[in-house]
Amino acid sequence: MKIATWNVNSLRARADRVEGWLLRSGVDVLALQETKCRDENFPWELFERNGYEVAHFGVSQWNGVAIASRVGLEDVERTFPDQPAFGKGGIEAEQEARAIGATCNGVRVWSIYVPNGRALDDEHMPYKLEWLATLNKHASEWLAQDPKAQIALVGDWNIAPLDEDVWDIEMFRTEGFTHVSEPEREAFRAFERSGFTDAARAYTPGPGVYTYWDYKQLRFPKKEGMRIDFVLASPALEARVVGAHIDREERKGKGASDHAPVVVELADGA
DNA sequence: ATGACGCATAGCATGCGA
Repeated sequence: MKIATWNVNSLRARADRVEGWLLRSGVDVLALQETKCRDENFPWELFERNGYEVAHFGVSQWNGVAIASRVGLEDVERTFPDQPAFGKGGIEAEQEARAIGATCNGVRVWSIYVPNGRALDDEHMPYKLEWLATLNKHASEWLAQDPKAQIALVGDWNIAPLDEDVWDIEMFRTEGFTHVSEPEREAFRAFERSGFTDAARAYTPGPGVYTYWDYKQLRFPKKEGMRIDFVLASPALEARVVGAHIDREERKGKGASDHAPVVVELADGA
């Protein structure tokens, strides 16, 4: 069984590429982020005509997450419990479409799009950290209730956990960029302390291994990227991991997303 | 070559991304 995660940066703009990759890659479960559409505009038939069930959560042109599966799609949940909402300057907080969960062949999959902190001193940064802390609280509770639970927290985490996960850590530090700050990295490590493992890391060792390259400034051809998309696996799921890769071919050419898909292969099991 | 940002909107400028 293969599980993949991919921030597509608009599903409608990339429908042909996503369909082609879905067929070529042979993944059983595909978690998507940044569909950038509401349910009314979602290309349901793209998945259905290829044998995938699909669940989507999208409320505007921003964010949007989905899970497609050809091995079952049950108990769909939109937003995790107590998911923080972003409210600004007295405006009522809005619940954003950043998390959808479903059970696929015994694996509880969460497709997540972690908020962008924007800047270290921006009010989106505490929102990002609170969002992560709340998800981790629940994830650790799910494992406490069932230590054998097969849980995959997959998506665009908007954090580069290690120095080698960005092309120039000195520049990031000097400029005070987000994604590499200590509070963000600490929020990521908290998931590891809860028992979750970056399932792809061992099969895709760095340095210089990335999942995202900015459209600007020739970042892709210059191999200047960031590793920010992850499959975090619970212990029982991690025990089934037999391979992983980042499909950087999909970043090439006209009409590519700025993120590449991350694929994790699981042994039959349990 | 992979090549100098791209996507959304009831749009023609602006917000967002990381």
